[in-house]
Amino acid sequence: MLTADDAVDVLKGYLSKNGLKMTGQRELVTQVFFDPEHKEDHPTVEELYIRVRSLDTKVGYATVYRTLKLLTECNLANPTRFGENQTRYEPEQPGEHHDHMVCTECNAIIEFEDQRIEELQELVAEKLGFVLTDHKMVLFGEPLESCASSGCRRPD
Amino acid sequence: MLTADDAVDVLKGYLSKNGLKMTGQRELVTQVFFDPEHKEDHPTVEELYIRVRSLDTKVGYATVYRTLKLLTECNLANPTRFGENQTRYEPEQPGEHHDHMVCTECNAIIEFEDQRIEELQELVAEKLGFVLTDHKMVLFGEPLESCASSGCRRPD
DNA sequence: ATCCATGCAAAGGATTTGCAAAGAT
DNA sequence: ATCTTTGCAAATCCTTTGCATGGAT
Repeated sequence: MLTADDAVDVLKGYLSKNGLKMTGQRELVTQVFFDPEHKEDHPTVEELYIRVRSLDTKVGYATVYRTLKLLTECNLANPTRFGENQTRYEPEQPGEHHDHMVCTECNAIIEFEDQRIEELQELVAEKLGFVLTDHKMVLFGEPLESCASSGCRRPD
Repeated sequence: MLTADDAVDVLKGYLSKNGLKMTGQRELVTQVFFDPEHKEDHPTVEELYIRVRSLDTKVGYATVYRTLKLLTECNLANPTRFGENQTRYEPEQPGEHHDHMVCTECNAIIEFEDQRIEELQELVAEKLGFVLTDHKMVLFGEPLESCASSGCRRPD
């Protein structure tokens, strides 16, 4: 399991390798993004900005955007659209991959992994003449029981 | 196979059922959207607007947006994001479903269908306590042969 | 000392909306 | 006649960028 500190280290490596600099803001954004308390969140830039702001009121919106772009470049963040008009980001665990199920009743985002689907995706890509480099899969569904009683958590 | 005229009929039904009105613009947009010559396209609003404009210079941008929203409501259009900052729409065939493979070299969008994946998606949803109502799956991959020689068609 | 990063505000691009005029039932 | 739709422009939302200042190596 990648801790927030590990993530900061990975970012540091990426930055120095590219002649860029580690800064207090970049570290703070990374720490907040990887905070285990929000592990299952899929925050928007705004949500992350608010969390960062509560720790340092001077950080600008653009810095959060720019840092998230950096984190994406070094595979620490994964941007995804869940049918809304804004990008959500989730912390990446190296070597792990999961897809998402969105509850049509309460918009909760539930993570899952299915190795059989992943394998089939590679096969399909190959049959089409490609080497699979990435994929996005989002399932939408109605909960069998009402959300109140089920595991759905309203993310916003 | 749903023809453009069939689509117009479906739209008419939807409109009258909802106290809305068929208009020349709505019919034109629908015809252009379902034009068999562009069957495999996944046009953006702008691309569609340009095609519509070439037939009737007086149609407004907003009308194309609004018509596409109506078509989506009656399941004649399916909006999807392919990692760009704009929505692409594809004509829907009732009872048919396909997913997409995007070429990372030339951005060609290739359609495919895989029944095994569809089945697994339903199983996964069920196991999570949902009835699958929709899904989006986009694969990204590098072409085994360079695009020039392979089946990739540059869509834009 | 030299570059890079920051914060702000302005710009950008996609999409939506308000409104007066035109159109459909 | 009534209510909807249209086209235009303005507004909105998310995201990116330019620039002067502050910060990291």
